[in-house]
Amino acid sequence: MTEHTDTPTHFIRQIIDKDLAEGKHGGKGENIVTRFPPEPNGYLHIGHAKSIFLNFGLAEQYRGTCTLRFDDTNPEKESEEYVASIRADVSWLGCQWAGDVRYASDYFDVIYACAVSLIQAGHAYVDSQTPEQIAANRGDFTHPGTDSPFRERSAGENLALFEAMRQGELDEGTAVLRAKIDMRAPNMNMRDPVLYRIRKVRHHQTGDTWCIYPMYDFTHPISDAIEGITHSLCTLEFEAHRPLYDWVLDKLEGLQSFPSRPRQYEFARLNLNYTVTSKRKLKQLVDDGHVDGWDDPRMPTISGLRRRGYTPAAVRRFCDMVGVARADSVVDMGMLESAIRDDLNRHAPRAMCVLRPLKLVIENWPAGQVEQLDAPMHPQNDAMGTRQIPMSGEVFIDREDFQEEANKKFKRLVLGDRVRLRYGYVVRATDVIKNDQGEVVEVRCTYDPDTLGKNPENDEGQGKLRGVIHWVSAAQGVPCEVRLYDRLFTSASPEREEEGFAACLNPASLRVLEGAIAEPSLAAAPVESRFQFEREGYFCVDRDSRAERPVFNLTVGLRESF
RNA sequence: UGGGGUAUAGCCAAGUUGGUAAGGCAGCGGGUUUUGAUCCCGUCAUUCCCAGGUUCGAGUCCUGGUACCCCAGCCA
Repeated sequence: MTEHTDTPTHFIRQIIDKDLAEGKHGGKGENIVTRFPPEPNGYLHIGHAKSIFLNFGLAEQYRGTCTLRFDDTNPEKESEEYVASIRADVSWLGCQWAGDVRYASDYFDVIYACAVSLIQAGHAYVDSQTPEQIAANRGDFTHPGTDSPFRERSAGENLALFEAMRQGELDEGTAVLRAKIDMRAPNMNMRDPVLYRIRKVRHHQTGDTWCIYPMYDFTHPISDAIEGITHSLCTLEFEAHRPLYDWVLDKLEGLQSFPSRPRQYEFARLNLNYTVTSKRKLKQLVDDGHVDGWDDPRMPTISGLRRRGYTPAAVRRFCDMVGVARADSVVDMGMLESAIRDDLNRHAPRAMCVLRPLKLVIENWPAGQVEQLDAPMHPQNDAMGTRQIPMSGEVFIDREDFQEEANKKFKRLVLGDRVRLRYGYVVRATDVIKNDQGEVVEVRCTYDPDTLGKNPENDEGQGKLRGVIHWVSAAQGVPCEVRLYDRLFTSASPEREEEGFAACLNPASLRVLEGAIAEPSLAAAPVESRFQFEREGYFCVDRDSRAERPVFNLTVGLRESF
C-alpha cells in the first residue's frame, strides 16, 4: 500500500543536470523552462500523456516552469473544439501551465518580423515555382536538388513579394517564402525548406488577420525562444529537423532578441500494443463510427481513458513506468492495466454487483425478514469505513458462480455443497429449478444462521467451504447497466495489418449487460466515481447514468490466477 | 539509394572514468486471505544484435557487418 513517489531519471534529466552543473541557465533549476506544444487538430491520447508528464514533470522536479502552447499554424485542420478538449485534458491530468495558455498564433507578428529580417540578411527568398516544380526540384535521397530560378532575387524584390503575399495579392500556391540554405544538402529538410505559405482561410484564433501562415519548422524555434524555453522536447521523427531548428535560431542571432536559446532533444514516442496512437487513425475510428466518439471508453485518448475510469495518477504512474528513452518501443497494454489496478486497488471502495443474475432462494430464511449486514468499504483500509448491505430470503448470485456439478477446482456454489455469501452467511445449495430448455433459472438453498462472521461449527466430515461468492438481495438490489470493455483490436499491432487497422477491430470490444443488479449503496454513486465490484473488477459510473438506472463501465478486470 | 537514429529477458528500461548485468510489467513456485483480488516470500539474462580486436578484465573502447525506425507536405 505504499504510494509511488520516486521521480524517474532518464537521459533528458541527465542533460539538464549536466547543463546546470556547467552553469547554463544560471545553474538554477528554476530557470528550466519546458513546454507542451500540441496542434489542436485532434484529441490528446496516451502518447501525449507521456510528453505532458515529461515536460510538466521536469518543470515540477526542477521547480522550473512549463507552458502550454497550441501549435496552431495550419488553420485548415484545427479548431476551437480541439483547443477546448486539449485544455480540459491537460488540466484533468493535473498539470498547471505557467501563465496563460499560449498560441503560436500569438507570435505571428514576431514570426513575420523574423521572416523579414531573414530576407534582408539574404537568408530567405520568395519562390514563385509551382508546388509541383518545388517538389521536383527538391531531388530525392540519391539526387541533389536544383536551385530555384527565383533563388537569387534581390532582398528588395523578396521584401516586396513577401509583402504582397501578406496583403493577399498573390493566390495560394503561387508563391512561398523559402529559407536559402543548400539544395544539395543530404538532409532533405535543409534543401531550402518552405517557411511561409499562402492560405486564404480563417484562423480559429486570429480570424482573417492573416492569409499567410508560417510552417512548423519556422514557427517552433521562434515560439520556443520567445517563451524562454530551455529544453524543447519532441519525438524522434523531428530529429532530422533539428539542424533547421538550429539554423533558424542561428540566423536570427543579432537580428532578433529572445530570452533564451532553446535546444531541441528528441525522445521515442509511446506505442501501445492492441491499439492505435495516431490522431489520424483515431479520427478515422470516430468518423467511421467504429466507436462512439473521441471519449469512447475503448479509445486510448485521454478523455476515453477518463471515461473508462482511469485516474490521472494511474496514467502518470504508467508514464513513469515506461520511462523516457530513444529506442522505438511498443509497450504492453498490461502495463497500463497494472497501473490502474494498482491505483484502484488502493483507493477504490468495494461493492457488490451481480452481472448475470441467477436467483438464489434461501428456504429456511425467516419469511419477510430483511437483515442489515455491515461490510467494510476496503479490506485493508479501515479508515474508509463501512456500509450496510441488506440481506433477505431471495438474493441474486452470478450465473457463473453456480454449477450442478464441478470438481474441487471450482471454488463456487455447487449443488449439495456450501459456499459463503460474502459478508454474510454460509449457504448450501439443495435444489435447482429449470426452464423448458433445461437451463437453471433458480437455485434453492438453506443457510446456517450461526455463520455470520465465523466459520461453521460441528463441521466434521464436511470439508472446507468451497469459497466465497458475491450476491445482492433481490428486493433491495438496484437494476443497472454494465458495459464490459475489451481491447479495441484483435491484433497486437493494428497499424501493421495489411488489410488496414479497421480490419482487425474486435467485435466484442463492448458487451452490454442490461440486467445487472447492484447493491443499494451504489444507487446514488456520482458520475466518474470508481469502485471495485468484488470478484469482478474495477468499474466507474458513466455519464449515461440516470437516477433510477446507473450505468457502470468496466475499467479493468481483477487479475485472475486460475 | 544519400542523410539521421536505435539495438540489454516475452514487454518497457537502468547500466555515465572499462571491474564482473538495477527496477517495473508479464510469467512461474510457495505462504496469508470471508474477493480465485490484495499482500508476502522465492524464482526468472554465465550474458548485452553478430563477428573480430584491444585489455588482467568489455554491455561499456576499436574495426567490420546485420536488423529495424525516421526524412523526398506549401502537415505537425
